[in-house]
Amino acid sequence: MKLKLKEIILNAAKKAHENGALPSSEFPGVEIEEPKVESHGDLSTNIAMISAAIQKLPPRKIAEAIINHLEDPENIIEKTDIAGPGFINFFITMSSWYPVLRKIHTEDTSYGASDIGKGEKIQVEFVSANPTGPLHVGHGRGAAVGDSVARLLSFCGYNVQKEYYVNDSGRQIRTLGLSVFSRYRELHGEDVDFPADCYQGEYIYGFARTLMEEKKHDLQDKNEDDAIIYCARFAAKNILDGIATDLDRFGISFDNWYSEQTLYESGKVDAVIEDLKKRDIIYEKDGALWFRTSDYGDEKDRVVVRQNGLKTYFASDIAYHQDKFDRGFKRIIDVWGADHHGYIPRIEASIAASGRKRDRFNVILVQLVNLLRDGEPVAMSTRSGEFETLSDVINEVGADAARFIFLTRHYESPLDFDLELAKKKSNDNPVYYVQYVHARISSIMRKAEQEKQIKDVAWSDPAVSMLKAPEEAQLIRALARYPEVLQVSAKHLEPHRITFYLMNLASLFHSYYNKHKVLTEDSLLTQGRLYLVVAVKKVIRNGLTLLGVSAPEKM
RNA sequence: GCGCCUGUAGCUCAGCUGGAUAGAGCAACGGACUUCUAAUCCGUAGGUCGGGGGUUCGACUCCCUCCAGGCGUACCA
Repeated sequence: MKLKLKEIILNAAKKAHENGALPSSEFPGVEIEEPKVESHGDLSTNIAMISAAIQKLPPRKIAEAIINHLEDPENIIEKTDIAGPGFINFFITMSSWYPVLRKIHTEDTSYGASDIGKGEKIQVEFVSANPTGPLHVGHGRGAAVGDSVARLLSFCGYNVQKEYYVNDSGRQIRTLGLSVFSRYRELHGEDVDFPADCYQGEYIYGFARTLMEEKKHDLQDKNEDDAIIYCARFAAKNILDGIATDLDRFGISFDNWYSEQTLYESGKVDAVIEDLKKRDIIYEKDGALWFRTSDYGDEKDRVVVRQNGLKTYFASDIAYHQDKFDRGFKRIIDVWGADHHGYIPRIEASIAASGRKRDRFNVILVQLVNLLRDGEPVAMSTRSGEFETLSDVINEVGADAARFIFLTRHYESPLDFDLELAKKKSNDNPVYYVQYVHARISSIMRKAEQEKQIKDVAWSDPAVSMLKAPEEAQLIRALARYPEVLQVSAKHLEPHRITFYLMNLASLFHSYYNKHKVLTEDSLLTQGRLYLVVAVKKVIRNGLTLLGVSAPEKM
């Protein structure tokens, strides 16, 4: 609709120029938008104001000239209006909105899909929590955002891979092994001084107990290093399995799990370092190897190999991101916790140093989640072991509510997650508000079948022409907007826009539902309204699917 | 100190990258169920968009500068 109107406007402007009403033939930056206020029409354009400087005419004069040259063969414009500083407002005829409904029914689950991605290979890496403890609520938010972004991009025509990076190497894994081994010895009655920097959580005992049953005293007899490594591998594998299970319950699956360890084993880390050394991007100082990140915008150079010969996390991350591009991804998106933001310039530097454009790398920084219970904060810390796991939250409030609430905020804004609120089955809780629309329409359809023997809906000109109420016009306009909402969301990587769109659509529907009956004595009207209402149902379902939330038939 | 994020109604937040009279939900107040699910709807009230400058036809949006809060600033990951 917007595109159609834009064409009509530009044609009119051109005509006006040819007839000498406008001096210039240039009309840059013309935009069509939906006015906020209904009295300003269905769509409006800024053309008159934007070109005032070029035309050297007052905006209102330009607007007049354009309106006088409008040609509308399809009869989509009901009336026009010049308002404010020079907006041209267009009122669109009701009948030209109707085809949107048919489009929704025809395209069904793919209504709103587009090919703006043009099949471009793109990777979204998210969660990537260290396998040292269960997922907590913060990971849950990252998971919800990452998964939704991936679904959205895929729907918009990108070829998306979802990846989980497993940090199964490095110090924290050793710490995990030491934690388990210490508890294991403790359980065997040894007098152990449990290290302060080890993981305190109760789950560590669980692994120690299992090992004690399986291995008896075997690990005590091994040399300590081997025992710790054994414990580390055992625990990490179990934790990772648990993470996968939690994610599965959360409706999230990954296309690929990428192990940090394999980066070392394949020699990719050494290869990258060697290469960068040759190019003098990595240099030696004080017995350590440094990356010239400051040459690429970072505030200082960063260590890649420490004095003691051990590589830093940054070292494997250089290789990891390099490898992503080598695997053919045109663009890579990392979803990180906001506390890692200081790390971005480093990775950007490494990408720039490899000669790639920085804009091929995007980071979505997800802000913290404050978990509350009845307004009181719940402490979260992996080390101390007092945390609310994602699994607990799913058990308590359900995956749908949790996912939806995670997506009711822009990810750059901190989120208060109140467990009690999330459980409430009332309008405090926006999930139900949206899902209720789907359930209500399903219910109408059941009723239609029972009482009127209507099993399905179908387009018919006379029936759809019965849709004349203002609320119906509003609903159809909202439905027509959906594809554009998705495209804007995809462009900005902001799934919360879908959430807000759905809440708005839900609100329009509930109002409509309360004011008008769908099933009436007038069979033509009934048929038309059913056609509309089922279109709403489909869009609600499509939107919820992109958020990873179910659309129930009954509530 | 420096860097990133945030500051919009009493509370929680949107605001389509510069558009018209700044929008929702909750809380408050007043209404609507013999009617397709009241997990809903209708109405009332609520604002110097953190402060101050600047850019222009036009600023919550862009620039500068202060103020407040969060996070980061490792040869940790």
